[in-house]
Amino acid sequence: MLIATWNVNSIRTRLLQVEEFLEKAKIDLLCLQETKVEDEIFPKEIFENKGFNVSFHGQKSYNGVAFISKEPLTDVRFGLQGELENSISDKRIDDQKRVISALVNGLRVVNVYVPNGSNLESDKYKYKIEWIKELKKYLELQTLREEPLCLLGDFNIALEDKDIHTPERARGGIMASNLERETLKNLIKDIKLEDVFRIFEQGSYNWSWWDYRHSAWEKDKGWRIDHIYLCPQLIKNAKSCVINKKIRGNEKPSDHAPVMVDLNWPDYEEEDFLDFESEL
DNA sequence: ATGGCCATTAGCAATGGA
Repeated sequence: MLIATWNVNSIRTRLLQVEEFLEKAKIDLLCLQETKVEDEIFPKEIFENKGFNVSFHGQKSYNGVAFISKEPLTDVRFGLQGELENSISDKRIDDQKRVISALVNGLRVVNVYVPNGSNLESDKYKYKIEWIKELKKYLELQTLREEPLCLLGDFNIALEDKDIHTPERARGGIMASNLERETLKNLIKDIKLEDVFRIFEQGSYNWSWWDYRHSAWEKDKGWRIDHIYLCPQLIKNAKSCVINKKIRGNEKPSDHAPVMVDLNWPDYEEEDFLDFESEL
């Protein structure tokens, strides 16, 4: 099963690129961020007419997340409120449409668009930190259901210096400050998740986002801020995880490239099968 | 170069993104 996450920076502007990506990369489940469109006018027919199932949680101009899936999407949950059932500390935190979750092939996929935070002095930065803490509470409730968990999306945080083209300039600033790094790392540790990209690739110069400005793409000056996290059970079944850098070179590209993980799923008994074979 | 790009908006200037 091939799962991809992609911040498209407007689904309507990127519509043809999304269609082409789905087809050429043979994606089973595409998780989108920054769709920037209200639910009433989400272009769902384009995908449904090709046999895909579509779920979305959007708003005008900003934010917005969506699933496009070959397999049915069930038990779809919208926003942090969808899991917290009124336990959310401040309901305004959910005004921005940044979370959608669904069961696909028995897999729980939580698709998030973490706030950017603007700068360290901004109220938006406080919101970013609080939002990640609420996401952790949400995931703590989610894990009670004992579904195999995949958390993915645009996290707007580079976890390590090697995830930034020029760390000595960026360190301490937005997307690279200690507080936001530690807040996200704390979530990952406590929910027992793992950054699957780093299972396969340890090196720097693996970016998922390149600024539109300063010819960042041409100079290959990017950041790795789009992540796929898996629970231990799914980590065992990961076959590969790659960033589809080519997509960033499209005409009129999004500033993000898709990240893709290939899972032995739902055929996850392969390990047992290999054990059986070795006994022969 | 902490300005230089891109997307959106009852829209031609302002705001947000990262």
